[in-house]
Amino acid sequence: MSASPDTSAPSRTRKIACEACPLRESGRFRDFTEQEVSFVSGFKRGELTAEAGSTIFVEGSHSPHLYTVISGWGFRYKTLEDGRRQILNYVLPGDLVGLQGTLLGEMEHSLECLSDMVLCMFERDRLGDLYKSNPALGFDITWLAAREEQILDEHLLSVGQRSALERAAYLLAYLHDRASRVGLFKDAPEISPLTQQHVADTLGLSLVHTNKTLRKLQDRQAIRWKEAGFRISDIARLKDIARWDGLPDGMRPFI
Amino acid sequence: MSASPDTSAPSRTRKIACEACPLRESGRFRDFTEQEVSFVSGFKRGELTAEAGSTIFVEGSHSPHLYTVISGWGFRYKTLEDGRRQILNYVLPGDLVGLQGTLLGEMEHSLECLSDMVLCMFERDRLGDLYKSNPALGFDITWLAAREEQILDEHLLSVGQRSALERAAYLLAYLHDRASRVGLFKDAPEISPLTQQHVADTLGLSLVHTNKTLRKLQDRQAIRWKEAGFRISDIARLKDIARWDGLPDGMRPFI
DNA sequence: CGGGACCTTGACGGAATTCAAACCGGGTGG
DNA sequence: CCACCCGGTTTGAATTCCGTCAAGGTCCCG
Repeated sequence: MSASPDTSAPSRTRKIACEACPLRESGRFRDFTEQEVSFVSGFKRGELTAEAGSTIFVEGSHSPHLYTVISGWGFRYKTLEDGRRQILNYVLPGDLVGLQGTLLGEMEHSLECLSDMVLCMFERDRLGDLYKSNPALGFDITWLAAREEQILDEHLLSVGQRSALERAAYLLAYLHDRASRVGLFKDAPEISPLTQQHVADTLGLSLVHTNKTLRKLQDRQAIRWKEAGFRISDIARLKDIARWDGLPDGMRPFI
Repeated sequence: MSASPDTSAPSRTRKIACEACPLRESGRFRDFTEQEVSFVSGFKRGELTAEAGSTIFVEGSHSPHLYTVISGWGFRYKTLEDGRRQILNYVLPGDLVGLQGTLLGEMEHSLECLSDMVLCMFERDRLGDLYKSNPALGFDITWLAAREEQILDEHLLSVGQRSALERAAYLLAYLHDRASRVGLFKDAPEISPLTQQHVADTLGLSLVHTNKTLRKLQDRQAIRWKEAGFRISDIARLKDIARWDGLPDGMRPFI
C-alpha cells in the first residue's frame, strides 16, 4: 500500500541565468565553453518552484519538458492499477529528469517532491538543435542516461537479491553517498527527508516490516531514525551490512 | 543461488557491410541517410561470434567496445560476492550493449549468451566523432539508453511490487512481446531458450518456488514449459495475470 | 482538545526459502 | 548396449521471512 500523493499545482517563475547557475559553483561539473553555457541559456525556458508533496509530472502524461534539478529532493515512481507503488530512484540537484517522456513520447513514471524543489525547465522541441550545434552536450545527456541505467541496475540487484536488512542498509548508504556528493550535507545536519513509507515503497517491503528492519539497523548503531527522516551514525557499518560494492563517482558532465 | 557460467572464449571475424545489414531489412528502423550508413560502416570494427553459454564481457572489466546484437539471445546480469545473481535484462537483435562501460569507464554488469550470438563491434574512441559528425545518430543512442531505462523501471516495479505469479507472467509476456517484435518467431516455433534458473534469477525467486509458480501458469493454460524453454499458449491470459500495463512500441532508430 | 501524519509493537497466517530426494533425457565411455 | 553422469525439472516437508491485522503511541497543528 502507498501514501496518497498531494497534487497541489507547482508555481512557475523565471530567474537565474545559466552563467550564474549555482550548480556550476560546486566544481562537480566539467568545464563548459562559453558557447555551451550560452546555448543552454537559450535552451532554458524558465524555472519551476514546487513544494514538498507536489507532483511535477505523472505517468501517462505527455509532458513536453525536460528538467534539471537545481535544489531539493524528489523521487520517481510507478504504480500498478490497484495502488501498489514502486519508487524507482531519488532525484537530487544536478539530475536530469523527464528525458524518457521527451524521447519516447509518453511519460511512464511520475515525479514527486520530497522537499521543496526548484527545477530548471527546457523545451523538448529544441533538443534536436542541441545535438546538432553542441554535440558535446548531447554526449553529456547520453552519459547521464547511462548513469541512471547503472543506478537502476544496482537497485534491481538490491530488490531482487538482497535480504530486507541488506536492502535497507544499501538504500540508506546510497542516499547518504549521493546526497553528500552533491553537497547537501555541507552545513545542514545529515538528515534525509524520507518517511518509512518511502523506504518501504523503494525496497518492496511492507511498512510494518520496514519499520522492524530499520529498528534492527538502529539497534546495531548504524543509523538513527528521527521523525520523518534519518541520519547515518556509522556509514562503514551500514555499507558492511549492505554488502556494498560500489557506485563509482566520476565527474558529472552536464548541468 | 546461480548457475555457473561456462566461460569459453568467443571467436572473432569480420564480414558483413552495414549497407547490407540484415537488421535493416526488417523495416523496424528509421531510414538512415547514405552518409549515416557509411559512417557507421567506418565506425564498425568487426563482428563477434559467440556460442551459447559464453560470456561477452564481465563486471569490473574495462572493455573498450560497444556492441550491437545481430542475432541470438543474451542477458545482462550482476552478482553479489557470495554468488547471488540478478538478471537485469535480456538482449535481442537490434539492442545496443556496452554503452555504460564505454561512457562510464568500468563495466558494472556482465553479458552472457543464452543462444549462439553474433554481435557487431564498435570502437569506443570514435564515439565522440559520431556525435560530432552525425548528431542524429548520437540522438539515437540517447534514445536507446532512455528506452533501456524505461524497461528497467518496469522490471523494478515488477520485482518490487508484483506477486510471484504476476511477476512470472509479466516476464514471460515481456519476452514474448520483444521476441516477436524483432521477428524471432517468424518461422521458428515460439520457444524462448531460458531455463527455470534464468527465470528465478530474473524474478528474485528461488528455483524451487519458480518451478511451482510456472507450474501454476501451466495449469491455468497460459504457457507450456518445454525442456529448457517455454512457449506461450495464451498471451492474453498471461498479460491479464501479470496486470500488464504496457511497454509501448515505437520505431527503433538505430542499428 | 481532537485529528492527522507518522512511528512502533505484538500476534497470526501466508508466502517463499531451504533441504532433500527423485526423475528424465541426452551424452559418453566402458 | 548399458551404466553412469550431468543439467534441468519436479515434488514434499520443515523452517524462516515477511505481510496483514490490530492497536497504541507521539508529536504537531488547528
